[in-house]
Amino acid sequence: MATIDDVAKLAGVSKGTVSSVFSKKRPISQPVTDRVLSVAKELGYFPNHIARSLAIKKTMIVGLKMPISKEGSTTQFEIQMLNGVIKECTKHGYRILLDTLPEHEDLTQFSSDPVDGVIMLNPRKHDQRIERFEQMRIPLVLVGRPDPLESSISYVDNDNEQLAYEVGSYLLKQGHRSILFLNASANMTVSVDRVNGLKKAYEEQGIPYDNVHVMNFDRQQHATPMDYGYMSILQMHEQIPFAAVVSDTDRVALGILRATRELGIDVPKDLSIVALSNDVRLAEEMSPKLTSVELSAETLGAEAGRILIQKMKDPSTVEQLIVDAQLIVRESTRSL
Amino acid sequence: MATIDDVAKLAGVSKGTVSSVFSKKRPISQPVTDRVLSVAKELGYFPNHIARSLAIKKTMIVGLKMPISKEGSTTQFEIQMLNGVIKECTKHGYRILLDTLPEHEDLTQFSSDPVDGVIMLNPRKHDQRIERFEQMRIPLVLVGRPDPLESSISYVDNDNEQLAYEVGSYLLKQGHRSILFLNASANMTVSVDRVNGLKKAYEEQGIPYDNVHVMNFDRQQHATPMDYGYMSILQMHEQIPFAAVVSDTDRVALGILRATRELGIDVPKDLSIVALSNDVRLAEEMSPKLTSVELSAETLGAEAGRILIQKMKDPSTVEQLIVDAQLIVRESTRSL
DNA sequence: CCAAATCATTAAAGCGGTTTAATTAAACCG
DNA sequence: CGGTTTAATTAAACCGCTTTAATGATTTGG
Repeated sequence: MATIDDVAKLAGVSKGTVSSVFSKKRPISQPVTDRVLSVAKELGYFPNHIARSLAIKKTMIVGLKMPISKEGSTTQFEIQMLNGVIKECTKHGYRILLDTLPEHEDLTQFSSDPVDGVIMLNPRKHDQRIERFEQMRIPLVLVGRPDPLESSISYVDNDNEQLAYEVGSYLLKQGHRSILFLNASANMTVSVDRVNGLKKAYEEQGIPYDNVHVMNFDRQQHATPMDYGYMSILQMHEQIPFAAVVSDTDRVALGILRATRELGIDVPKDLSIVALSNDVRLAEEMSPKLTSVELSAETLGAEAGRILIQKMKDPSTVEQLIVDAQLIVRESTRSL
Repeated sequence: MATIDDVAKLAGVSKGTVSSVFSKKRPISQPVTDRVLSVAKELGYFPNHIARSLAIKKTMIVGLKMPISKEGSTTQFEIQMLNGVIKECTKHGYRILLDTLPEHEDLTQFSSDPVDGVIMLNPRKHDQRIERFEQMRIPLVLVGRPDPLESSISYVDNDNEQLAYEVGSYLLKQGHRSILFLNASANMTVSVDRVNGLKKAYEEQGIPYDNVHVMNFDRQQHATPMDYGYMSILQMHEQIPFAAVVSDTDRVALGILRATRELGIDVPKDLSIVALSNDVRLAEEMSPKLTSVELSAETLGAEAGRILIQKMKDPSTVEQLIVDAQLIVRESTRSL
């Protein structure tokens, strides 16, 4: 690759001049500009992004820390989130550096990243990385609440407790008492939040919580989310009574529906299903159309991007945003 | 941020020594190593990735050029592909720089990228960028055939013509003559390839091709792929006779199924459906389970990653790989 | 017509690392 | 003990760009 020196030499100017021609930060006379440009084209010269970044301390790249388990692939939630981040960042000229390693393998614990800011998914409890970014003065926005909650850290999140509370209240109002809850993995904070929300709904209506059976997704047992839904129904429908099931995602609901068809269970006559959805379109395409809570993963991503971009402009920015979810009643639930 | 100079000064050594302590490329005595490390921790020093990249001419980052239309979001194909790329690259310590701008807005036409190699989706005819990367000596692997075909360019691709040919042959053997083909967008080369393959199947079996009706996805008309499937069936089932439909993707098939349910058409008794799938799991979860051709988008991505990594080691590497697809007969087709 | 102001250009000093060649210190050996 | 290796460390050059301060050249205006 030709460098700025080559161009400068051949064009008979200083490299400062060549730099100015490309960056247009300083006026250069027309004849000189033309000469430089033609020499550059001749040599196939392109400014080196890395050298430039080093000099101006800016890369126009946003880091996205989105751990993906070795075997598993990205979830629908992550995809939607990513989409939101991409759209928002691209709009402002930023690109995304994907970082899918789990925290403990994170290479960046040994070196800083070539990014102007970072969006980090699902921070863990007392996440070491958060203070590291703080220390390095790299603008950071979390997707998911930091734990412990810290008023100086920007984040976006759903209110998972509230969301489960709404679902619970809705089902209880419809007369459902025995609920099967196919929750997310046990080790996720979102799972805990949801259970709390559901409990709250029961307490508020003065109904004993005993009849709620909570299961957790477990990669060991269930190959896919759909499997999770399918197997759970097959397994539980003989063991315990339930007239409603709350599903982790819409893919899980797909499996639930398969099981009901095989068992001759009619939805929603015999069984009501509510999904905590992250793919509205899929929910609308099932039959019956799925009553679901839209998690707005894309909005979450876009808002994280927006806040980060603002923070990169003004590092003092702090914003903590709860994106609220909405229960959309479709065809898979009915009142008892 | 503390720099290597700060550490060197405070530890009373040269920066070359500090560099060696971190890179371990040269032995440094234990006492010195300890002193440097403790000073580094004290100052919160992390080697600067950009400066390092500039010096060693290596970033351990792979660029992924994956244009996404402004309104539309990533397709399932792209997601799967991305997944494959991520897995393969992560395995070898590379990270992904996502670049979703359409070709004509590509920023990199004005500056080189901080990447060691590039994977580029869906190259256009006579794609300017290909020679630019060549010129810059940046290893490049395409996903999708270059046009014109060039023996020096590495790429991975499906054989879309072959694939459509197989689907056509299969349907014809099952006795199907009138086929509705819900193809991809008209402007995609894959659409053309598929039609050619289908035609070939007809010709080979000496059956007139007149009874094949080809439609194309069009963002203007169809909000979602599912809409495309749904609307097309509603619209065409009165106008022309067909006992089989070939669907662009499994999401389109979802829409087709919705239409058949509404119209009281039984699948596969009254109508056979074959999908060109990029999400096997979805295909298996529908009812009836979808007969489909697995496009192996993830394999495509992983192979592209593998070839690129090899090419970054040995720039003389050239590999052109056709990932073959497989027709999996499930429940949505039957013999007439 | 000369001093002042304006404009285009340049030389050199960064940006924060790596690496080569030279230097010093320590170890070895007959 | 002097000479030779070997090991550890350093000074300085370099990676390719930006930017500041200085320098000439040109224009302006009183």
